[in-house]
Amino acid sequence: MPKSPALRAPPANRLLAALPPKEYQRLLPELETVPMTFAQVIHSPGDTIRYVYFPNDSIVSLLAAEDHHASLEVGMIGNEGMTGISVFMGVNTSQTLALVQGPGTALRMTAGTLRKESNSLSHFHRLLHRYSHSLLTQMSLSSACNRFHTLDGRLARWLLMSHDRIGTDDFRLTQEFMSNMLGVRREGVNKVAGDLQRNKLISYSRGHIAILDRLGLERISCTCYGVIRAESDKSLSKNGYAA
Amino acid sequence: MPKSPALRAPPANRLLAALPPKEYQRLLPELETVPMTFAQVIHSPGDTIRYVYFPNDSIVSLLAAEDHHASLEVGMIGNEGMTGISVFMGVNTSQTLALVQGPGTALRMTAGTLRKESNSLSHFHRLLHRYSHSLLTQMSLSSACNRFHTLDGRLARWLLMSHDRIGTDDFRLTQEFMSNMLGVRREGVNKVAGDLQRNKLISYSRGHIAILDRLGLERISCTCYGVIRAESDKSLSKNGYAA
DNA sequence: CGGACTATGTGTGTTTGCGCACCGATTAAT
DNA sequence: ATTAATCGGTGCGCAAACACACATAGTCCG
Repeated sequence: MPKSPALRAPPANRLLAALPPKEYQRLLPELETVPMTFAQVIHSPGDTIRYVYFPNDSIVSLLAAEDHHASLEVGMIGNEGMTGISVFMGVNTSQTLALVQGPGTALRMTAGTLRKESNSLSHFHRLLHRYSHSLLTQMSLSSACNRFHTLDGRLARWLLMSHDRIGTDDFRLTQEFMSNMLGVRREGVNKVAGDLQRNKLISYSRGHIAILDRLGLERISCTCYGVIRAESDKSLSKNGYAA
Repeated sequence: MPKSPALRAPPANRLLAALPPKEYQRLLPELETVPMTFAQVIHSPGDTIRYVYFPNDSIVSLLAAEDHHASLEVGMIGNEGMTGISVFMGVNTSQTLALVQGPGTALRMTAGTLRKESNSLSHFHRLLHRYSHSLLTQMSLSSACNRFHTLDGRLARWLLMSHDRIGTDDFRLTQEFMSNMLGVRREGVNKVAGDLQRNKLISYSRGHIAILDRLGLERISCTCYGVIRAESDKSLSKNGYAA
């Protein structure tokens, strides 16, 4: 664990400072210093991102916001990083809420300028960018999901995501394994899996599980499932994220 | 919410299938079909990643593994994606455990081949790649942290991360705000913040907080803090991740 | 066929954090 | 200066998930 003290009065964004002088000079005309005020919203879920910010002494928190006042920080961005990495990934929207947690200043650049950086890349490269974005989205959403949602909804979501990917209605799976995935005890999985089986949504026995009623699972699954899947599907289509 | 049924017997990785024929042909010679067996470890935290996998009908789970048998899935990868996105980000290691959750087949490529894709990129582009990796790492670690660690450790971690970025020992911050970040109730924050104050690690009053004993905070903070910070610091140095 | 192993089902008490309700104290606004 | 809003502190009952302990039933293998 690093015991070094926090930097005193960090003068500038370290990400930009890590660039060779030539590249920094190239970007400089595109950068504008702006104040960051406490609780300022940088972008909301679904918004088109107009600017990306490179904090100096300010801090931006990425939040996964739930419906009812419940929120969870999924990322903290200070002078070591930037907001709007999605834009770099070729996607002008984000599922997270970015707001200023610590006031100060930042350098900002228009989203369009940043996107130009990715011109002349191969299709493969751009595809992987979009996939990275969908993975980031999956991580941030499921992070909040694990925090706020009850086990039955989470198990349903997990089964649906597996079902989407495995391509068959029955597959090998123990309660023990699921408990490791969901970060809970086997006994907890036993209880809710039993409920699902009693309601004829799934059936299982000794390490073998079958999806009986997909729509029923979708009904009790949290809404995270739909969002994650939509984001994933979009990342595969070249124009899914057309700006 | 998409009500579409799962694809039946998905023939091949959809990420690769989304490529224009020309690019797919270019990559084809580098791809090798391999079987994926249940519980097979694709890579462990800290390992050098040798291959990246594009699952066909198999599924790979990304796990944040805690010390004592506790683990949590932070990402699920099927035919819509690939393992080892870190390699694409210019980093040959990962903090996550990737293991086969659903058996089947996958196409694989050596890490070296994938890294060649990022040759001839600007420093800026490569720097943003590394930062993306560090953000992914931050998200996956804090996801598990929020699941397994107690509130006092998490609050200490969060204060340290803020302290690192804000550059001063005291800053504006209410318990209400912290509760939103940590995804708990204000009353919960009140309790542990009170403990920290009684132990002279911090002091606060009406929306103003001061870090009194940074080392003390590091002591009670979870180990996540050190890992996240190390990863973040490495992403800034060009050679931090030298292959 | 019989024993070992694995997967599942269940119970009891405990902890953590939630929901709500309320109070006092300080700051900010008119 | 009085009022209103904000911030912090606290108590109580409840629900979810924990840790541990144990019971039962398929499955595998000699």
